[in-house]
Amino acid sequence: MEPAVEERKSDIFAALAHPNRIRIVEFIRNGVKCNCEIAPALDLEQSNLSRHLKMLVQEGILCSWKEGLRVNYKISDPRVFTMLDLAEVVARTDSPILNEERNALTR
Amino acid sequence: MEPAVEERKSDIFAALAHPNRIRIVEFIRNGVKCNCEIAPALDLEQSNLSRHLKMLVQEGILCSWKEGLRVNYKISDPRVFTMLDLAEVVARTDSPILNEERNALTR
DNA sequence: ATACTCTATGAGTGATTGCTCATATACATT
DNA sequence: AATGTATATGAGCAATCACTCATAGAGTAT
Repeated sequence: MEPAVEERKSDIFAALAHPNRIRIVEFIRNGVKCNCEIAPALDLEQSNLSRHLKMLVQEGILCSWKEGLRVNYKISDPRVFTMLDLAEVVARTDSPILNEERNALTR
Repeated sequence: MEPAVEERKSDIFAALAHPNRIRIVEFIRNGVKCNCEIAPALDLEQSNLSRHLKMLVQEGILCSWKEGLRVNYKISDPRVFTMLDLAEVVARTDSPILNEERNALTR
């Protein structure tokens, strides 16, 4: 595997490595949303949201298109949801305590 | 969903949001490895690797146990591999150009 | 053209990250 | 006890990140 692949992969993870970007993606989960709907719903400052959205688009998590003044966003690949769901499961099941128990079993 | 959940999820992604940590996890994919095996294989400085491993353990991606002088590591949840594989697919399929094509279709 | 609305971006800030060197700690061997 | 080996951590540094304020740009409506 050439070095560039790990970077592309880590960039995908980096795009999702912020609670507000997780919230944004979850909010768009059920349909197309525009910037001006997301900001009040998630209580995010306009320019801040704009930059988060830009990052998500650049990494291919979201895709966007203009519609008059608005910019609409939708998820570009539903497999992102699988990643989110897996992260939740992994986050739930793994804790230092469980970790030690697991180690005790495999030692 | 309480706010803490998004943070736990984004922390999982943050743990994988670095090319060297991707390489570490991929390297351990096929079995238990210790610090002193990983460092030369991936050409990582000892203290740097130690910190990366610590982060991966803290987030529950890896679990670790001592064996004499060595510290062994293994993947604590195989679903992490699914996340890695999905990230690769998403990284492959999504590009600004494809993005525009997709937008054109859904507009 | 003017005013209005929505989004993007430059500039500045404080916080965090990734790295390295040096040193400390933990365990093993003699 | 003294030496050697593997890992962890403190300190310091440059780079990046997340955020905010102010402003620019793009489109709409009058």
